Amino acid sequence: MATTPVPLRRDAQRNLERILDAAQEAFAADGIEIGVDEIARRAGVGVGTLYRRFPTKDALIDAIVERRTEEIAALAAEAEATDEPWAGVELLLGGLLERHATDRGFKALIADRTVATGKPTIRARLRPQFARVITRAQRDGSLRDDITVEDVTTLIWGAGRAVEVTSEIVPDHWRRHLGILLDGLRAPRATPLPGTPPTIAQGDALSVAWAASCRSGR
Amino acid sequence: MATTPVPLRRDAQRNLERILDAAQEAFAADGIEIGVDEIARRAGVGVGTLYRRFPTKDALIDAIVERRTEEIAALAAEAEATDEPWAGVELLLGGLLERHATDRGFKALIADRTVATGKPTIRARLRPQFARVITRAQRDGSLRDDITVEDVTTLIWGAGRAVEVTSEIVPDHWRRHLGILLDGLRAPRATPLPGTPPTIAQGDALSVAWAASCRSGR
DNA sequence: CAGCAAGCGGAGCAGGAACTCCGCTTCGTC
DNA sequence: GACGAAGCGGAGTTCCTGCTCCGCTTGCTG
Repeated sequence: MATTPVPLRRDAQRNLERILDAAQEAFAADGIEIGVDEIARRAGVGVGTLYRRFPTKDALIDAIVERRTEEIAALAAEAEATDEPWAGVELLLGGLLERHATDRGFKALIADRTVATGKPTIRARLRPQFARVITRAQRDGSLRDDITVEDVTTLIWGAGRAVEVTSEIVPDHWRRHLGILLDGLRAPRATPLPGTPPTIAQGDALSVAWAASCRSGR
Repeated sequence: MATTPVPLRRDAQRNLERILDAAQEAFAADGIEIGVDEIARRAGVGVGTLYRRFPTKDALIDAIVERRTEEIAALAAEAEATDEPWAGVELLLGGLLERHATDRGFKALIADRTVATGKPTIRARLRPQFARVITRAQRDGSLRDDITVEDVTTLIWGAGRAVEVTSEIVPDHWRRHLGILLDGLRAPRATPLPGTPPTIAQGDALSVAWAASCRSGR
């Protein structure tokens, strides 16, 4: 059964939006470690109000993640639609790393919305799109074909973390980092990789573990 | 002038070693987030005793880092001495990532010993060695020559972070990650990189920033 | 416009982790 | 063996941050 069709009172609705806006800005500017009190202050609201809507800080983060997921989905859609399949790969990876470079909270935000659900729901939303970008470039022969989305995801996670730190000191360094990764991903150059890619189930588990490690990390 | 040539009492010396051993083990097994009380407990010592030797937790971490630096220096020396220069690159990067995969505290430990000194002292110790491994392979023509130690360091930082998380679920995944990185570093395959490598001064600053971000991360 | 449920806010609570303090113990010298 | 300095230990302090509680306020309905 659907829960509570009762709409929020107008002031409550306004405060809810203020909280979401303030949280999104605060996470981007100061990272996910920012305190709940500070978010409430910036929203012009008491912490009590915040906690009535979001029972935990994680729930608030989840809400922001959900909000921003569409932004990444749009990026992926754009990457699916490039003329050259390889350009799609560059666009997707570049777009993700650029966000890491300019948005301090992006790491934790992209991590996943696992807390509320216990399942990697964001991954479920985005993985098919990412997979299409990748397999398109593999069919085209531009992307090495011994890798899967899971391999690329791991690459991005790591690079994102490095980019997050370096971008404060050398803002454009991520472009070089990306360049090296892309060279490692190009097909004509591939040296056989050891082992096998993670399974999809392992990918789910990785996604959850990654999210956890990002969220505990202030 | 040299401070305090006064030697420690025998029991104090024994306790100091116990603390160092316990800390090293605890960091490796449980990560740097482990509490000071727990380290003291495992060392069979009171927290007071620990704090007499190490005025802050960071000082203790620094001491462990210093201890382990030689281990990495040895790895780098081995990498300088391989027959094939490229094998040295593989050995160095592989050795670093493998440690990330098996030692939960390695990230923070390798980060640097910046807190006590305020300067990237570990970097000062290891950078020349790393640079020799790299330039040797570049002269040889096996490693792309448009990169510097700073570029490689960033790559390792990011990969290390990813490896740390994935290795709990897919223990060998780091080998694939490394394989892709190595393909990105091979000379014959290089696509020109944008921008210029970080300067040495920027590299110092990056090292300090990276250390800080690793240490605040529990 | 009256009544009240829904909403508000922020002082305070809880718990976790780094660090301090000080009475007691032990080592090593004379 | 005795004495004092060095060392010990762990209960307690502090600080930080997520979260709760409850008396007051406000928007909505009849």
